[in-house]
Amino acid sequence: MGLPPVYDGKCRNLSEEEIKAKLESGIPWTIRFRSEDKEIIVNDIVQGKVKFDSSLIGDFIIVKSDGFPSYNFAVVVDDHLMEISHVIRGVGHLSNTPRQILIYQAFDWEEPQWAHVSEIVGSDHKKLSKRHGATAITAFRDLGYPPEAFLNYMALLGWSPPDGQEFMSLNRIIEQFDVARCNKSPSMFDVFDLKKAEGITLNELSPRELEPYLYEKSKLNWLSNSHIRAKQEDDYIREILPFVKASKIVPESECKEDNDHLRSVLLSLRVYLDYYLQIERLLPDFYETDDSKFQPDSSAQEWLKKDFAKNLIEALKENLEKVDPWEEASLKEALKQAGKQAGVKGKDLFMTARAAITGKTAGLELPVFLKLLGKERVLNRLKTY
RNA sequence: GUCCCCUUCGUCUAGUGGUUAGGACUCAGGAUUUUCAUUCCUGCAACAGGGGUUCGACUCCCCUAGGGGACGCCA
Repeated sequence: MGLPPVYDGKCRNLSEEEIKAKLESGIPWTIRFRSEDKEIIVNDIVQGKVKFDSSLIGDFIIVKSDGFPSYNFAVVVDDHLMEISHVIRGVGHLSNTPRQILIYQAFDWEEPQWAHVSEIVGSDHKKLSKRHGATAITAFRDLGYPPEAFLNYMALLGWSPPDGQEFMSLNRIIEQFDVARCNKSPSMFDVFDLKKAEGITLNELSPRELEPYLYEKSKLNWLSNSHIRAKQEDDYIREILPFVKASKIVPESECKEDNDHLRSVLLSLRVYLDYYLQIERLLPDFYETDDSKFQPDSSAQEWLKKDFAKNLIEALKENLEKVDPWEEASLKEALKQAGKQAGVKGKDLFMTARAAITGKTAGLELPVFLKLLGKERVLNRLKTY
């Protein structure tokens, strides 16, 4: 009634004889901590000084009827024996702390430094639930977020570095981190579009099924893209290769770190990647080998319908055929030549050529794409018109 | 019910009595890229509400509302 449930002290003051009698009668027993009424102050690095009234805690159990120590008793003994200096945990544990302090005091042991950090909530401001947010971090690994990118994002939830820099290497985070700069307020893990996921339990989805519900423009993606682009080339290749293999788009035999052609393709594409699994959507442009089935998409068709398209395509065939070192510079030159010949220039030239050869209206710089696709396949595609 | 904690742009946050309340992501617009992306520039956008204290409150105190957590022989 108006008070939290507290042990009523029924057996607090039993005499030796009474205790003996009860033990002999075989009824189950526990050991409780006898707590005096006093104010307990948790001196917390994050939360500040938080006061508790021990009368609201009462005599709590430290040894259970099965003979095992209760959690609060066990952690204190364990942490003390292991000489733990800092106890850092979620703020949910704050209210356990006074009990633990009572035990430290009873043993006359030195308390560790306490730090209770805020917890993370889902997009609905409720704590991470089954429905969303509680998704295993392995799902993010399997999607191909570089670990340091995910860590970077998580580090920024409830904490910020003194210099305000957000994109940080793992070493930088370690250098800058200080629990004292952690927030008390809960922060939101905001990478899923819950509107899209209406009625879906994200937690039960496989990484691939999860993908459509990720915000494309989340801060996580932005950070991840930055990390991917900042990598050493070799690291990038090594990390993405398993995803390339798994896609089965590139022949197994070509999935080698020292395959120059594959390397060039992957390096050109990396600016587009927020996570490695996305490479699956980009790879077919270069490895879908059957050019006879080549079909420009609808937006590309628009360009191909223009009256100058036919002439231009003929001119392209002619000029690209002659390109000898199949390099970006000479390809660009040939494109211009073809344009001059067909009397087409600027956007009309490049977009139509792009539509004809790539089948799309967006993508890599045209000369780069042509170089990577290779002479034979470019000409093959042009022959389909 | 009782106790504890939280509340700054949509999101992550800076901020510790005097700031045009700053940054980042998103979004909008522009520049560059003869495409998309990138990059760069500009812009939109916040102190939950109400009382105090003070010459002066986002900052300190109280109340309300909302949110979270804890009140086990679970960890």
